[in-house]
Amino acid sequence: MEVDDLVADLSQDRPRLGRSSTAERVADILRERISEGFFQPGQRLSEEAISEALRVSRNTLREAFRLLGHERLLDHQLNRGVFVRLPSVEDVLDLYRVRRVLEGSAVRRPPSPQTLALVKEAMRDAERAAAEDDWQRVGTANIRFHQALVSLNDSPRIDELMRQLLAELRLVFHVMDNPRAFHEPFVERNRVLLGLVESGRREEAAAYLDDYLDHAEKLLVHAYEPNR
Amino acid sequence: MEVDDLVADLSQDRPRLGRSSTAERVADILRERISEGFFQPGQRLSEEAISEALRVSRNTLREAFRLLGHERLLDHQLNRGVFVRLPSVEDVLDLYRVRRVLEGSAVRRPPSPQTLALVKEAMRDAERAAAEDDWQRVGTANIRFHQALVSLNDSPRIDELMRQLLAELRLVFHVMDNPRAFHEPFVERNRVLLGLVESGRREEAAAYLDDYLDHAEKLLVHAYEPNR
DNA sequence: ACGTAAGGATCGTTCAACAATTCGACAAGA
DNA sequence: TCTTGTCGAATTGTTGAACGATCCTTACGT
Repeated sequence: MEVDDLVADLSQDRPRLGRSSTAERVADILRERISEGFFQPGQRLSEEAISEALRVSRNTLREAFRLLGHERLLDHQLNRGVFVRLPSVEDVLDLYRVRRVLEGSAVRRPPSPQTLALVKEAMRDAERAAAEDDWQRVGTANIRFHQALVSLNDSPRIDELMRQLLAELRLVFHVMDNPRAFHEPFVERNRVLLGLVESGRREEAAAYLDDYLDHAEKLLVHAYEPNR
Repeated sequence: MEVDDLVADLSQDRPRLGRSSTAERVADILRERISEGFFQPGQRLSEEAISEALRVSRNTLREAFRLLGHERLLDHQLNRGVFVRLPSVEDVLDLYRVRRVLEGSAVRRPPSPQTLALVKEAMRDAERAAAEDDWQRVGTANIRFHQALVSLNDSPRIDELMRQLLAELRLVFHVMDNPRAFHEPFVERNRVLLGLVESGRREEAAAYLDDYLDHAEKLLVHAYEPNR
């Protein structure tokens, strides 16, 4: 390898150089807390209390709030504060509309073996977790499954979109009383879907997926009552 | 109508109450300036200069920067400042990947007459502008055409995504020397595409669209040299 | 050509202050 | 009892100043 090629290769690591500002790290922390349900949907996040707890200034915290607001995890109401987003039923419907588009287009493409391996790994993890009755893990593995599935589109922007979308879906799960009943039936479906994709029967996979998502949406909407 | 019904109806106007903070209005101004090319891709936006010009504090301006950064219009580099985003060739490729997914799924659905009317109106506007040699207007009408086309998906989130995506594409146009040569051939194609959609030949429309986008992407990537 | 040092410019973050707004409580009136 | 007006506490919105950290340029020496 020539020197020029070596440095060209090195430039791939460029993004890893980007450190992060305090505001971004604060956003990371809050995102994680929201995602794990520590902050519940609808809850108000006090600027004073949180800035004090994290030992950052209100200004810095507000920058972090803006970031998460743009990701639809927080709801910023003028002069009233920021609240953990509480998705409406219409939000759920829209989320599934987008999923149908993204996942549908994903299974219609010729899959790359590497990303397909990720899909399969997520599926197996979900199965193992289900066998161990660990429904929390089943849920996250299931999310990984669909995230990997969408990454078959081979588009960074779509990956990012799906990430946000699933984070938003997590909010929905947190207001449901019984997430295990929701995740259980899909462990098996994931295997079937992956089988269809692997064997190249793309239209069948797409049809199966549509049915899959219809079913999930119906279950979710039925069980979902964001009114307290 | 009962009183209860009246107030229930009134609650539809709830969103109109939402005023906007200074940071959001600042973001609106900057977004517009970037979109119209007043701020050129790659240009650095000084916190001090802009906060002074708009008479807002640096803190408020930074909140606005965070918003636009999340929309990929600004590039925030730690300790170096914010720059108007200068999309790379890979960005262009990815933008078109997403467009293929969004627009492709749009034309495969049964179109609603109202949104279809919007598509047609944008197409006609582009044609009129082309007849008058107003290529600036052709560009914006063409964007409206595709925005309306995507809205056939009937999903607010997809609409929003497309909006951002097209704003990002505008950045690309601004670094090209000759946008008119780029927009010209697509005026006619828009009419053909709309014809296919209207007559319900969805798969043909999808195929035509794929070819359309392939062509546009090739033209763009060929003419696009983000190196100064 | 390379390493180092110094300086200025700009960003990152904090802090304190004040204006604007919301919200609940409570009293006045029908 | 129900409605409406008003007050005050609490919180957010925004500002301006301050200081350390980082980057960039220039100059100097090897």
